[in-house]
Amino acid sequence: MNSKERKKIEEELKDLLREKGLKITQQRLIVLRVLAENRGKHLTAEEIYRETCGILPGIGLATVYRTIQLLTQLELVDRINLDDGFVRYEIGDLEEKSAGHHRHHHLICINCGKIMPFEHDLLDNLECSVTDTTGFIIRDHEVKFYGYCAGCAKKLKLN
Amino acid sequence: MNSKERKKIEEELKDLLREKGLKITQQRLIVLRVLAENRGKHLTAEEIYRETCGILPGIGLATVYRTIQLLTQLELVDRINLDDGFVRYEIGDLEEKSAGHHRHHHLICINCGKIMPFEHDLLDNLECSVTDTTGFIIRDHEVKFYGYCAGCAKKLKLN
DNA sequence: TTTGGTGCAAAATTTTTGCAGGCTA
DNA sequence: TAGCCTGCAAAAATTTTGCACCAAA
Repeated sequence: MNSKERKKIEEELKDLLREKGLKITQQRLIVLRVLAENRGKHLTAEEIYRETCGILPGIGLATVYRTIQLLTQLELVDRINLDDGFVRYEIGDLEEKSAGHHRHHHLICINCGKIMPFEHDLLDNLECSVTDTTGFIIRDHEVKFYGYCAGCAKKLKLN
Repeated sequence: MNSKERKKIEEELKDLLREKGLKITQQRLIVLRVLAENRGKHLTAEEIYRETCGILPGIGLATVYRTIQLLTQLELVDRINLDDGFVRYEIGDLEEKSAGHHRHHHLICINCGKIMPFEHDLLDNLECSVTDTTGFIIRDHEVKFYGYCAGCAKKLKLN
């Protein structure tokens, strides 16, 4: 994420905080910045904490937890669970959001652990079809595919 | 799940245990039975423990955890994470498995909390398309749709 | 009899909460 | 200044592990 995008999401956070009568604090800006600088890395709470410590030594782990929770509620950050025992967090995409899409999806390599995002139009069809057959109105989704990434598939001669 | 199906999955477990030189114990059969009797209920470890206590008082929580882990490894049980802070477990479907499908998907109502399973062919198309474009070879998947079930949608006049 | 399994309790992990003091608006 | 926010430490909650005893094969 470049500095212009970072600035934009920072303004977004400030606006949201003001709107709700909450305070703009160093800690909140720093946690957001760490997530912005690590887009696509899927950090755990502990990892976010370690990063923020480098910027603001003395910040408390509890504050990090509280801030992550807040950012998730404000829909600036997505919570991801890769079933490896850790809850992970990733900054949302403003473009994606304004285009009406919700969170993107993940390909998780069960050999090397690499996590790749992907977007797909076919999912829209799937959603329509689900609503048609069940009457269920979809607001958000989470899709995870577990398997072998192209590199590992080649190495393991799976194709 | 009827008694014939329960018997079948119990035999499946016994075969798998023998195959691996593991022992067939009361505890293992009981945990499997509890999961079989609560198909579609998505029980937490604690809930499974409470149920097993009714059948075999004195069973240890640690044993329940160890057994769930074993059953998951044997692919008789699926682990589900609904992001509500609990890891849940559900018995797998032998038919589904032998038909080459992997675990099914969940519609989660964000109003009443109801969880509905669904199967869909469109997902196969999606998988093929993902593999074609990225080279990622899919072995398993997990799909969750969050939204409003038909009942809640009606009540809330969302449609 | 041998080996793996169980129950218990303690430990390890991750996350939340209470509270006194500090900072934002 | 008023009230929200923070850091710290303790507590909670969930899951794992060590160990002595027990049970299946």
